[in-house]
Amino acid sequence: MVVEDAFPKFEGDLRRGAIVLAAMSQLATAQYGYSLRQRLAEYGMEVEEGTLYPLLRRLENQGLLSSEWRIEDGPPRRYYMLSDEGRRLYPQLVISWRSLSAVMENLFKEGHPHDA
Amino acid sequence: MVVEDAFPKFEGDLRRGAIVLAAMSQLATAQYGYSLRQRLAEYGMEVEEGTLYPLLRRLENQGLLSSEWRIEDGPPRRYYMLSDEGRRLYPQLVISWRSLSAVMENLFKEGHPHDA
DNA sequence: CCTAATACTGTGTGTCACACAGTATGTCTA
DNA sequence: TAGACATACTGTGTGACACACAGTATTAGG
Repeated sequence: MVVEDAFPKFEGDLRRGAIVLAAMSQLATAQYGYSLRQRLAEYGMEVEEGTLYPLLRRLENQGLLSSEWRIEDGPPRRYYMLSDEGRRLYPQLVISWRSLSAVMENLFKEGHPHDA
Repeated sequence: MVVEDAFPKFEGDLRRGAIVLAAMSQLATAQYGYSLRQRLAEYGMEVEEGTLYPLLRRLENQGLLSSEWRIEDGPPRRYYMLSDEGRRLYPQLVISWRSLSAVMENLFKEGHPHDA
């Protein structure tokens, strides 16, 4: 089964795990879903609505975000931001991410090991 | 629903997308599953057997790897390596990975607007 | 022999990104 | 004032996949 162009699929998979961290990175200050989505897109991290909204609800369920409805001008919007737990976890995940990056770079380099 | 310690879960999710790329990075030369797993572990990328073996079969199905049984000393082993298609795709995925890394670093930086 | 390490196969489960669809409000403009 | 379009959120279904768990067979060492 030779896939016509597997690239988009694998590229998507790469981004997958990073989405949670990307969202958290912008939620030190409160954002609502739509604005967060636009913000991430500006940085080159495009996320579908059907991905981002459930993600935010999930993270709130897991205690990493808190949210509240706010009525300003325009429609009511649900604002999300990091909870205490989220603020605690976020820097650890950043460290994990960087550690993973370092591992990957080593793997790229060492496609053929020097041998001991 | 406050999760006791969500960290391992999220850390795992981060690694998830990278596993395919990690495996491919070491398959420029033929490896069998078990040796590949040990090799990745040495670099700090630990993958369960139940993850790696199906992954290799899947990548072969998708045309990115080819494999053959070899009988040497010891039990027969299935050796995997990048196919032509895999060799073509791999560098593109490395570029994608690095691009993603760059995006993430930007997000980390700009998450806490040190005030305008 | 007996154990442990090696090496692979197979099944089941839970999670999650995304597709797709739907609802409702706000804004612009002709 | 009506229509189109952007905004903003909710909900369901599906497919992919990492991992848990279990099983099989071979090999090496004491």
